[in-house]
Amino acid sequence: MPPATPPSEGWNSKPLGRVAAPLREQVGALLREAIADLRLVPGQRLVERELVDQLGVSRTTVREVLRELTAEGLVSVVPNRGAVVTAPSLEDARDLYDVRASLESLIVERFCARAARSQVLRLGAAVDGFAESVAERQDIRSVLVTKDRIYEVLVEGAGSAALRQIADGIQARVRMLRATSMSADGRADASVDELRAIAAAIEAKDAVAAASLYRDHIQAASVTALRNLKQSLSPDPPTTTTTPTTTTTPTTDVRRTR
Amino acid sequence: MPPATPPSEGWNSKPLGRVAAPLREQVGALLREAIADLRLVPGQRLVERELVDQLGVSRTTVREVLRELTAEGLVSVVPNRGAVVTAPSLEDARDLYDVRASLESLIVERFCARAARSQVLRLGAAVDGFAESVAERQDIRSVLVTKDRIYEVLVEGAGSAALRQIADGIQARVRMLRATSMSADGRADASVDELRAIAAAIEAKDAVAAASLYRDHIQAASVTALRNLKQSLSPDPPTTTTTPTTTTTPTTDVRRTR
DNA sequence: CTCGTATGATCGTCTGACAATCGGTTGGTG
DNA sequence: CACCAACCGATTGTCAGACGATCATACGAG
Repeated sequence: MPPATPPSEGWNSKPLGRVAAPLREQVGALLREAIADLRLVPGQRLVERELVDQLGVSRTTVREVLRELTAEGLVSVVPNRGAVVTAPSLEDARDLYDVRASLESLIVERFCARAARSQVLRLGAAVDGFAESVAERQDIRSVLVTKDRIYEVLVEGAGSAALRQIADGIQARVRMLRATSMSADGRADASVDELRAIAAAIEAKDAVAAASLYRDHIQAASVTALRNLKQSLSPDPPTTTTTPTTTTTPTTDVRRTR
Repeated sequence: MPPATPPSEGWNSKPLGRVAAPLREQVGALLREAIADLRLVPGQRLVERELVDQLGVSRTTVREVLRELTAEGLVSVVPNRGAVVTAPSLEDARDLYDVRASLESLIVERFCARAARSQVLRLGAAVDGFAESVAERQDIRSVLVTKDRIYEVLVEGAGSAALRQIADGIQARVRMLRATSMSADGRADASVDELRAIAAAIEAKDAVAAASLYRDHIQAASVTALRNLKQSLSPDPPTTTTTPTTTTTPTTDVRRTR
């Protein structure tokens, strides 16, 4: 696996205005986001001191956030060595997808059982939005955003705080893998068809079918994601890590004005 | 729901020798355990200062542990008000059990597929041990310990770090509910039969049947647990909270000798 | 060339401090 | 006597600085 020490700067860019919310939540959100879309690559070390400098918060805060992320499985800590962005092994990735399949198909069931009419409509709209962004061949990131929207609507309609919290955790961990999966040839188009079928099943109030289809959907995503992941793990020479350029840090300061 | 402020002391008793491990892990383990077996009751406030005094560690450490527990869903924080032991609503509990059913039946499948012969044997032994402790009408706590042993063997045999981490999280959250479920009349005996059947299915390498049986098993546990929980939530007069006696703090000092 | 040690980078933990905020208490007022 | 407002205490959120422990690595001795 890649120790990946080089890209330790340049991932931080968003100004992020001073909100009146617990500072550590902002920091947490920032890091989660950065990990999700690979501005912080798996295996990269997260040195407390550097984070302190780059984020403009105290070590106390950084460390607390790091604990949260650790519990969420987004970062792993080597005792006395510090935190690194979790680099899921092939097996881990497989398990993650399996868990996600179980969990989210459960969410789909709940959605069928509890979602209001308006939410079903919103689901349809979300699927359309996804189909559109795929059809337009937009860049991967924005495609993923529309995909997230679908997930969002589903979780919303399932109407369960506990379920949401757990599913969000898994989702966060899978997100970094998704980027590779969705960019595979034809996968996005296939996704659209599958999601259309799922939406139809939900529309027809067929919870069992919907859940089953959803499971298959994730299974399919899993296959291509794992294929890509395997590919990007074995050959070391063709560097798969992104942004090795050591740009100067923008020094985004999250601290609110006092 | 019970604000439950009274029992803020007297839950800490274990001497817990000075191990050479990250302090916060010891503290974390201690608190998790205390929450699991209701020495810290749901709804109870966890005031930083008090924890500092009772555990003999600095606020830094306490706060970091609190963040971990929060991410694990064992405690909830009200901004500016502090942490309280999470008191799952009825819906939360139901969801938790559903998730657990999905997740652990997945673990059972994995166990069937990957467990070594020796692990299957260990599973049988664990089930026997559970049956025995139930037959002997031992107190609930030790019954739960043998039950945990079964879970432990299953997770072990499934051989997946990622799966384990996620399942452990759910398990921890359900643990506090389990105590009420297992103490219900006849539930323990029924459990034994169900687990025997599951073990048999696993022995026969019938992954599908085993997973399905396990799902049913948890479903059954869920039903009685929820029934009891509902009962203990609605009637406020018969105080269900444990140890309202404000005993003097034993002041267990976790700090290692320096 | 190998091995033990010096050195540096980081983490783990502690202490003390201070502002911000929430909840309840107190005291004034109609 | 009821009600509202200002006040005060308890607690959290965040920061700064310090120091020992530990691991990795570079370096010099043998």
